[in-house]
Amino acid sequence: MKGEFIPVSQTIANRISDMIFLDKKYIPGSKLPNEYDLSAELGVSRASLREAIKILAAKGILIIKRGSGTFVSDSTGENDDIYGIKYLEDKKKLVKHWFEFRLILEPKSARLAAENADGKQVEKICDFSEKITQLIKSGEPFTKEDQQFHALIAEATKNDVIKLTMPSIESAVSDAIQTSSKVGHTEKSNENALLYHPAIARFIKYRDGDGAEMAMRFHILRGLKDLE
Amino acid sequence: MKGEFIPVSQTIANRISDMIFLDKKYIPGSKLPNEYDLSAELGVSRASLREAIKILAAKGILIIKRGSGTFVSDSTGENDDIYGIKYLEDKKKLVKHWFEFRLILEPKSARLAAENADGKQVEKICDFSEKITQLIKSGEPFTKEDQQFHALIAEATKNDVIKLTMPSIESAVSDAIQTSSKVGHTEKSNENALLYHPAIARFIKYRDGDGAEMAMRFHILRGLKDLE
DNA sequence: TTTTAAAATTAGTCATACAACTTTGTATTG
DNA sequence: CAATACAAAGTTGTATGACTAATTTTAAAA
Repeated sequence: MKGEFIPVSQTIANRISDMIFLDKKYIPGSKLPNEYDLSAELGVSRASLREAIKILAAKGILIIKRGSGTFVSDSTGENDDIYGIKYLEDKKKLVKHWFEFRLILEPKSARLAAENADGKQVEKICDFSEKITQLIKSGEPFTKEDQQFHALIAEATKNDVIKLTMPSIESAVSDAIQTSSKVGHTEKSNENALLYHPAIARFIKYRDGDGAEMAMRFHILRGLKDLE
Repeated sequence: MKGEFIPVSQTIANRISDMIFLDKKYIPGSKLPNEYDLSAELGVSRASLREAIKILAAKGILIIKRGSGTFVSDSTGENDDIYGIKYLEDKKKLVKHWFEFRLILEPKSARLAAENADGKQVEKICDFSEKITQLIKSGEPFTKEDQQFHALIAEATKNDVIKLTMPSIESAVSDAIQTSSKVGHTEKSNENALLYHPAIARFIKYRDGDGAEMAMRFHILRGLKDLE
């Protein structure tokens, strides 16, 4: 029987996680004590504490701002790599795989959103759809807002796993697209958004699960097609 | 214009990632140089290198073994937490959400596996199905093998995203189940595996996508039902 | 050949010092 | 009074050195 060894850095990472998610001692957006104080409080060296913080930052739980402090993430997950996925060689294949993945996940998410979204969430989704339309009409970039649109739908599913994973999926897809094709596919992307975002938003608004699933499916299929 | 600051730890983490995934200087399973040598080679302090290693370990790219060395992961992802999902309060709800997520992803994965698996993969899947059957009949635990069974199917989809994410999904589900219910649900779990694993394996073997999707769907639905 | 013990290898931890950046407060200037 | 410039405090970043503890390897002993 081998007694499992757990490094202090990992132990401390777990304790900080517990303080955040269980004890709610630190809430999203709030600032942790500085490294000197926190390491003293936890009874470990600053080096070990820093390793723990790096672990949690890598997981998207903490955000480190040099010179000002370390903060609990608002979980607007910016993580665009897990398991080294983004390093896969064949970028074109990678984009295809990401779209295949989204094609499985997002239409069902749209359906769940149509079934479960509350009033505020419906409103936000519609707002963002319009906001993106405005941005496109004035010729501005809307990648960020597009990601948020999909993230809002994920949140409206009321499924925590979907809600928490979707942002980094969208982020990873964006990254994969950018690294795979130097060419901007803006025009086609504009059409796609203008056509399907309002439709998706409407279906969700009117609680039409079938419609939302279908619209999202077409939206993603179109996105995939436009990449060729 | 704010010049973005990137810590050495992050820079080094990226460089090591590149050495692994781009240069293929270190392949899965191989051992990195020890911390003293590697830090010297990269021209940074050992402390900074260690932080970089912790980042990559947290992402599942490296595996640290005290006293023996640091290794490139075989990507049999053992990660059972991303974004602090496992810390969500309502464990029962969390398990439900994980199953909802699997119910979206895995039936389609089974279909893709049936369509894309090569001969070796089919063989492995069938082998594992039998292996699990044997384990159950001799009353031994099979959690690990169950996870591998699902991971093998994910691999057979030939979709890198599914392949790389599935192991930690299975791992997270296991963890969520364990923390939510103290009671062992072994008997029901045994029946479920004995009934559906061979069916899924057969459908994949005979390239029946519809059958594989359906069998997997029932398998997961049954798993969800057995938890109540 | 097997067992045992010592040595080498390697990651883990701590303590300290200083550097670089951000924020805040204060004084100077127009 | 407002705006700017500068100084000070607060905070994370980096480097170094020393020591601890787990593991593997080697060599000696049985």
